[in-house]
Amino acid sequence: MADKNINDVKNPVQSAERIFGVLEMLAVTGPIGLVELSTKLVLHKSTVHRLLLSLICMGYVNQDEETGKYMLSFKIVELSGKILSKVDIITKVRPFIEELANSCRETVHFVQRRGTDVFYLEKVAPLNPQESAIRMASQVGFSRPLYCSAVGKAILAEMKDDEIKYIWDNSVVEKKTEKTITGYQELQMELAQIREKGYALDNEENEIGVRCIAACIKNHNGIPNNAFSISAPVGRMTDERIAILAQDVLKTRMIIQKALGH
Amino acid sequence: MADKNINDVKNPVQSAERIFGVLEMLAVTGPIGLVELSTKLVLHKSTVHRLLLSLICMGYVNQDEETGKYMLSFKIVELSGKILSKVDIITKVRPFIEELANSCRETVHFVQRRGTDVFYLEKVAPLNPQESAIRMASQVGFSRPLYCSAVGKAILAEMKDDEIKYIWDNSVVEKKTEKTITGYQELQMELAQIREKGYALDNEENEIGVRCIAACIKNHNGIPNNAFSISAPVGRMTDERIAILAQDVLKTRMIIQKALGH
DNA sequence: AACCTTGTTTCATATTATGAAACTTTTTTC
DNA sequence: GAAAAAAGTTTCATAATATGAAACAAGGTT
Repeated sequence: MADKNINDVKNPVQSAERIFGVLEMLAVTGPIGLVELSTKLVLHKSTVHRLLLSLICMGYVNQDEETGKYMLSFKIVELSGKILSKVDIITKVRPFIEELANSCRETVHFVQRRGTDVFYLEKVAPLNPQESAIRMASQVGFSRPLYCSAVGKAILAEMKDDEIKYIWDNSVVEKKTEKTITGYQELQMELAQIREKGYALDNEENEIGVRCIAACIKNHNGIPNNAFSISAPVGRMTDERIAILAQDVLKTRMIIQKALGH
Repeated sequence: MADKNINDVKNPVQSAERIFGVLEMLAVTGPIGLVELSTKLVLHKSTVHRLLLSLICMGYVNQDEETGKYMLSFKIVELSGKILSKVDIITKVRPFIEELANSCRETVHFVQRRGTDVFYLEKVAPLNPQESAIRMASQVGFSRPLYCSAVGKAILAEMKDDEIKYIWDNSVVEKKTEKTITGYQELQMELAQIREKGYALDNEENEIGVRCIAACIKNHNGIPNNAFSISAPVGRMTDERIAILAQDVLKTRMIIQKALGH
């Protein structure tokens, strides 16, 4: 993932560094007491207390009346909603994503590249009681490495060789399942295949039991910044069905590119 | 809405106040230049510049390479995802919400009370191409006053009289449509009806063309903190269909309360 | 009842943020 | 295409702010 202060540039505002540290820690821990929090952050409890008061004052944090523990309010969720509502690629693409989910009756994701990862911007789940397995796996606001997801590989396949190499070198390659690609050569061959077919597959490389089909979407400069995928349990994702769904994916990609006008 | 520094208590950390001011402003404006931003915030451009550098350093802000404008990254969305994934009422209730959306083929929302508002925690939209009208109207992360939504009224109906009065007095009552309730007496009569029937209706009180049916959910202390609703365009929400859907809503409420074990 | 842990407040001090000004770069105007 | 204006960035002395030790308060535990 590798954020934690891009570069090691010193933060020009110390208290900003600290207060966002508190915020991010709270997002990870959930409700927590002052001493435990200050221990985790390696900050004086007096300092953390003051920062918490500030966050409470701004509406980002609440203190549980009964337990005294501090926790995040939904103000961040609210901000997130405002941010997403301004991302116009989502509103432009959503109808087609929904159409695809509707016609194939499977979960469809829409992602955006962010450094070495893909970031999940939108999920459309079909109302199909059988497949609750997939439903929980991925959510808006989460991210995955490019190299081990169908959406990621679809994007990679359209990038220049040196960019691909750079991303590979800066990714933490991890064998998530026995099928995860962990060699650069292997990835290159895979990408060549994707270029040929026009779509990418994730054959249980990320999570056992889940297969995906993805295609990328280029922006007005021809840069592959987005992608979408169909995800389904292996049981419903046979090779025969992949052949069919792949056609839907390719068709949807074409329609979206045309709708975007580039 | 009325946040903006709960009470008028002075923020104990000035730079926190300012840096979150920058963050919130960026969420509203979208990409924006330094001078315009500092003018809006009534802060020296040098100060705003330093705060922006700090936000960039922490990964919350990006600067557009071409235009030089500053904008929020998706880090807030990521935090929001983490927060929501920890709200266990959502995971507990989701299956039943989905089941309801599935059986009635309409959009279902799940909300939580927050002061004088309801806050939208989850939306399940059926894959039904006809009804794109509703789909966009409400989203996770947004909020509405209690008094003018079905979910809000369902919650209010279960509250004590003095609490209802308090909320009414602290709500900004606004005639959103010609059917919006704007009198306290009128609201009280409406709430009495809701108590009798067990469910609440929004008959185009919030938005012309949209009707909703809602029921509230009580927590382990018997406090009505959550609610869910079915929303649909008037065309599909005839009085006859309301009678049918109301039964689904009541049944779902019962199942959820039982599943929550209180 | 004494002791420990957690949470809160105070305050002198040192550190940090501030913003004016200088400077650079980009855009606009004539 | 030169001059002017606007936007963006950097520097630095100074004023203001954040800091954390210490004292205090409130629950909890032995």
